[in-house]
Parts: sequence; structure tokens; C-alpha cells
Amino acid sequence: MTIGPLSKQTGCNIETIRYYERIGIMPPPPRTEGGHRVYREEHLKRLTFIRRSRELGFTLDQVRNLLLLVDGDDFTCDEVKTMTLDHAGDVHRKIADLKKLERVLKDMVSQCDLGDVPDCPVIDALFQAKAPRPPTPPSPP
Amino acid sequence: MTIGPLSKQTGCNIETIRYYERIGIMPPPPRTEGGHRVYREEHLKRLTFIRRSRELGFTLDQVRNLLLLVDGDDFTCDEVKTMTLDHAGDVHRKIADLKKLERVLKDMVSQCDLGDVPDCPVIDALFQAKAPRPPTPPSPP
DNA sequence: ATGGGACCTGTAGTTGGTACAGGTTCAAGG
DNA sequence: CCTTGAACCTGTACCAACTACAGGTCCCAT
Repeated sequence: MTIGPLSKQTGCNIETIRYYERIGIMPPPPRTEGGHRVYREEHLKRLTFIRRSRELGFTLDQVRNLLLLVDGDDFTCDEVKTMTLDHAGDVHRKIADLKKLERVLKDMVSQCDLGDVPDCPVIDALFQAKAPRPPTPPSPP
Repeated sequence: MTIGPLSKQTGCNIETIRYYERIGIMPPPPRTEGGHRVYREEHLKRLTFIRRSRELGFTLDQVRNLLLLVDGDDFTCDEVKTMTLDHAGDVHRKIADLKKLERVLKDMVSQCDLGDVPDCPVIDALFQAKAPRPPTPPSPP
């Protein structure tokens, strides 16, 4: 299998495959006389693993670690589980952050819908450092 | 105000401020005889705007557009609202994607907890291209 | 033998900054 | 007035994770 078919089967760009080889995450495959890369089943498996991990949001560094575990046959399921849970935690935090963001964006826009506002409330909000609406006005003195 | 105080007041790195100037998103401020940048209130306002927009996840390109609207005094609140809603949509989609991701990661890990499994289910799942559990069989058309 | 598609290497660009190195200026204390 | 050292200057290189060429070579079907 040359690089084209491998690309098609994995959905991974040709340039990306060569990139993965350059950074040492894919092993350099044997070549034809003329220098074309020739891949076999094992490469397909490995690249699938990498792509799938990337899709799941693991960084290339994390993928490298996962591959180390896979390559040495001494890995414990527990190490893998820990890495995955760590990553799940990251994802969870990112979701929370984005939800806050969405809240703020929608709050800003909702000001636009009140009609009868003088300036653009979104722009106004952007000119404020932090806290577009002050966190509930100070309780009556 | 020199760049140091501006940095402190906005929470924006000095190098980042100079970077913003280089890419033309902050105007080049006047200088002292010796070449030090001297900022005034208007720069503080603008940089605050940029930082706040970035915190809310607008790309620098989007910020550039927002600033164009702000700079020309002919902007309509509606344009701003549209941009913000577009961005909110992006954020919404990202949240949905990440939730799916979290689901998959947790599902993989939960296989580990069933005890009595032969190999590492996470690694096994990663070797599968897409759909660790096939997505509910094709519904009839 | 030839045409053209697939492949090769190497370099540069993307986004949004950060990190130096190596040199200059400013302002306060002596 | 002079010295010191903090703050500032420019320019370049680096990060992730690719992508996009340019300019050249190879493979194989006709």
C-alpha cells in the first residue's frame, strides 16, 4: 500500500502522514527502489489508533504516551485509564468554561432585544473589563 | 503611561501588546525621544475591548471586524448582534461536540470497571476507527 | 515510449501568542 | 553630574498540529 491508499483508508491527509513520520510518531516505512513509501497492515493499525486518539482530543504528546504503553507490552490498563480520566476531566472543564461563555454572549445579546436602548449593548459590554453586568447590585444601604 | 503600566492595568502581556501593534490591531502610539511607547486613555480602552473580546472567544479576526464597526461610527447594533449570535452558535456547537467526546471517553473507561475483561478496553477502542459502539443500527427510511 | 497521476523533499504559512538575546533609555539615589 | 538597575527597545525563534505550495521524480497503463 502506498501513501495515497493509506490516506484514503484512514481519512488522514497525506501531508499529515508524512508529518507524523517526521515527528517520529509513525515509523519510517520501507521504500520502493524509487523512494515511494510502502505501508503494511501494522501501519494502518497504528495510524488508525493515532487518528482516533486525536479525534478524541488527545494531544500528540498524549498519543505518544499511549503508544509507548502500547509498544512496550508491559503497560497496565490502569495507566491508560488514568490518562483517559485525566483527559475526560480536561474536557469537562472546557465544557463548563464554554457554557459560561455562552451565557455571557447571550446575556449581552438579550440586552439588544429590550428595545429602546441608546447604544449597542454588546459593544458597551466589551468595553468593560470583566463582569458585563455587575454581579447583582450592592444590597440597599 | 508606558507599556508596563498598560500591561498591568489590562492584564495583557507586554509582548502581546507589542504583538497587537505589529499585526495592526492596536494603533502605534506616540513615542518618547528615546523611543519608548507612550499610551493614553484611548489605548487603554481599546486594549480592554480587545482583551475582553478575546476572553469571550472571539478570534482576532472577529475582533478586527468588531473594531472596524466601532471605529467607523456608522455601525449598526444589528451587525454586532449578528456577529455575536454567530459566535454564540459556534460556542454552542463546540459544547455539543465536547459533550459527545466526554460520553465516549467515559464509556470507554466504564468498560474497565466491569472487571474480568481480557485486554485494556480503552486501547481496544482506540484501535477501532470511529464508533466504539456502533451508533444505533440504521433506522428504516 | 509517453503521458499524466501519484509521489518525493523542503520550505513557508496558519493562530495567538511567548521567550529570549542583545542593546538602549529612563529616573532615582548618591 | 554620574551611576546604577529597572524598564524598555528590536528582532528572531519557538509552541501545536497541521496545511499548502514549488519544483522535481517515479510508476504504470496505453
